[in-house]
Amino acid sequence: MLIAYIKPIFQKALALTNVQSNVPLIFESPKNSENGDLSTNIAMRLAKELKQQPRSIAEHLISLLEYDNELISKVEIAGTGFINIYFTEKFFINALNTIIQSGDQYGRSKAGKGLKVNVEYVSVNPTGLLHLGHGRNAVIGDTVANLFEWTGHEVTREYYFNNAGNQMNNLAKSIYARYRQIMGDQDYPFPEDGYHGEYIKEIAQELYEINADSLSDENEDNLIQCRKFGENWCFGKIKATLERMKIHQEVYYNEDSLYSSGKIESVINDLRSRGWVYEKDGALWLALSQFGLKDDRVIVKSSGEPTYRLPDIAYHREKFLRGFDILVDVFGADHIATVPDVLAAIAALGFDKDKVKVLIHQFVTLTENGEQVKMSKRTGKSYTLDELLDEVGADVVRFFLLMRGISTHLEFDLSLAREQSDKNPVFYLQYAHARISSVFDTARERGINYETNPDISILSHITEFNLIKSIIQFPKIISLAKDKCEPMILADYLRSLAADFHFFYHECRIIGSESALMHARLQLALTTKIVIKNGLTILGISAPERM
RNA sequence: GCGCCGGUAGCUCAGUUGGAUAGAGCAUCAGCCUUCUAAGCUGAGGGUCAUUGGUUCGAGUCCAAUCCGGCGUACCA
Repeated sequence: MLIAYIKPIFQKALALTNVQSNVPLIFESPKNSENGDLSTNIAMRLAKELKQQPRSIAEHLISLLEYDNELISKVEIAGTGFINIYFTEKFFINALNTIIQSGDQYGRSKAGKGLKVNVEYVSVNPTGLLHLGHGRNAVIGDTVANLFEWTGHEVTREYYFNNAGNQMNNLAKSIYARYRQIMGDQDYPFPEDGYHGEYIKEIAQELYEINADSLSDENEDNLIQCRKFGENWCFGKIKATLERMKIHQEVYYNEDSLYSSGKIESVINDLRSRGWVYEKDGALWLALSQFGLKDDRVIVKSSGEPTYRLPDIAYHREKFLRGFDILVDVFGADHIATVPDVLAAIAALGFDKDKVKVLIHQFVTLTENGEQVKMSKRTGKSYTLDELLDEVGADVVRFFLLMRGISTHLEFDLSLAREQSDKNPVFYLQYAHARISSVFDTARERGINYETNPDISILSHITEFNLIKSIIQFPKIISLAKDKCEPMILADYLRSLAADFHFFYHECRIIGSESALMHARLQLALTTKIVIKNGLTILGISAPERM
């Protein structure tokens, strides 16, 4: 909002100097508020090109600025050549008034112009339960999808899965072995690379309760029964867990359909006709080295089966053909190897690979009292997401998984997450929201008629203006978080906004102040409440009225 | 070996296309509730930004090398 006002003024002044330069005009908010509301280093950056002193360039530039004295109080040179801009209280009051007009839609924009975005996340095959790492993937994908929605994109949330192939047979064999063991066949061998989790026993138990001994013959049909039952069981659990995390995906894309609909074949033909594949040792190779990659890779094995790369390529091609303008993939760090291959292949097929945004998040470790938690009694593997949700709830899980940057290793502190107190950062945000609600409850109890459009120009306290300055950043923060696909930016902002509110609340009485001032402050509180609520909604976290 | 991610306060992490005195939470210590929710607020201490060199008006940020940690590196998915 500040930049939108000041930038054209500087551009106009720069034009008057007749300086032709590629140096970008950048404004930033100084860390120290004594250095103004905005600052630009343009004079320093021009100094080299113009071979003049930064300060004299700055001086000249400032003399050419034409601005409204009612909105900007001063523009001055500081340090070695920064130009610092100070806005007036009136400017901020005007800005707040504009925000009030947009009501609870504040923060939404149409910047995306309805571009179609596909966000693919979770994408776990139905062979097991979700654990903490999947949770991070899920929450990042969901929040990024929300960010695209709030910035005016048309978003499809998609889950890509494979219920065919070896891993599913493996699941079937694992279930079957447990089933036989339940039947009393204690020594029935468990497959060597089977799924060892306790949940397999649960599945087998349920299967047994339904079918009793009727599946005892070790034949193809009975294995298929096990597979089907296991798939449904796992998918049911996965979806239920996602539901608890408030995650709803509208498209479940089955990898198998790529084969049955001939899309695998068609991508091979496409690559072949463009000359990017060749045969060697009985296998089909993709000539990735022609795209600057180190090695060529096999896409169809000599056995005739495709490697995992091929369906991945076909799937991405398919997403483009379905008409998406932007593809977002959310992967864990262990999937990184396939990314360059797929992107290169997509480019080879004539699509713009810059439209694919691959978000790779690092791993999550769970700690308790400073020690790593590895084992869980239930699964024998790692804490499941469900167990975590049981313990601390969806709001805490989501926030903890979002409050760190995607590319950094995340330590999930279970002791802190369990803490229902001031130590827990989630409650700090939610408390600010509840506190505002409570002010309005009190107002209602005392029969105060809240004015819908009070005169807010009466506001003058420093904490009031700090809060306003924070509030007007909101759209910029959303847009930044969306551009970088980094939910942490929003989580961080909300924390500092909540802090600004708490400072204000501490310093300024709302109810009990003189009437005009009280109404202005109520309006300020209400606007803050909307921002916190909208911000938490994007993060998928509830904004309680009472705590 | 090669590739990707990371190394910033005791701990967990921010640090906006290179900017002014490197920040937050937790932990530690000292304060603030007869008044709208103390899940709050105020203050203090705490740093070789892994190491070394380079680029420039200016480096936590860019470049190079080295060290440490994580994850990859199949005709497995």
